[in-house]
Amino acid sequence: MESELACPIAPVVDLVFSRWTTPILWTLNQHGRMRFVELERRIGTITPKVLTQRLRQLERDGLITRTYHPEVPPRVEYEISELGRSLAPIFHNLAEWSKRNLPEVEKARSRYDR
Amino acid sequence: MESELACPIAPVVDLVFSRWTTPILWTLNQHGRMRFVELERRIGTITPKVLTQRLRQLERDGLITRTYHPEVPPRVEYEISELGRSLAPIFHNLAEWSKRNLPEVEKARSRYDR
DNA sequence: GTTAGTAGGTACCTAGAGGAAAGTGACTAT
DNA sequence: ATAGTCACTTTCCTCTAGGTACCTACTAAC
Repeated sequence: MESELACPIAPVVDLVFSRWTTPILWTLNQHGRMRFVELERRIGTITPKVLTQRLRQLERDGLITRTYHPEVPPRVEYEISELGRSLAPIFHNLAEWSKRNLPEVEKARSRYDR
Repeated sequence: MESELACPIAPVVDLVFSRWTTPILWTLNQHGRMRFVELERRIGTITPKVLTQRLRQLERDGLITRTYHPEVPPRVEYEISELGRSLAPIFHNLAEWSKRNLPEVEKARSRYDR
């Protein structure tokens, strides 16, 4: 994609901020190691198919690790990797920005809509 | 969306990191005030229709400002707002993370694909 | 008179992401 | 025998973001 030409952070945005990846990473970073269903329940509206897709992608990118326990019923645990954990400061900054500036965005919107 | 339940940064992600908004904000932050066509050319592959849509959205959210000069041919200038400029540190962090960790991601991918 | 340039608007269309629902395999508990 | 658990997988379907292509008004310049 040529948008990378104009924007050096496009690749990392694709990695971290595409649909569903942010809540997954956030949840794993916040609450630690977790099983598939627990993740599913915490995120709430995600379907198992999409959750699997995103988890595979995040595992391939090295941002999370997957541990399979061959039991019955099977148990799989997901955990944020060291690489994934290195995103924590960025998440923190975003949360800070959000707290500080989202009200401004709301005000701008109602100003614009008038 | 209930993903906001699990993830407090989901709203700001929607705002700043949805498709095309990142390169637009980045470019305006990097190169200052700019006309429509210049933005179009710098980003490269965006179509005017979508560029207009994204610019309207960013203006509504208060992240950029639009100045219309009623001349012929018309001249419109876009500029990042103070609110938008407050995202600069986050962009910087992302660029840093990218420089430091994208190679790791690449390595993880080839490891996974084997 | 026709071409070029600007900042879009409009109508149409398509690809692909994502949702819904059901199935799978292996075992366990009742 | 039946139901339930887990971690998916598969099939089908929908929906919409985004792309293509064309149109607009206005004037200067060639």
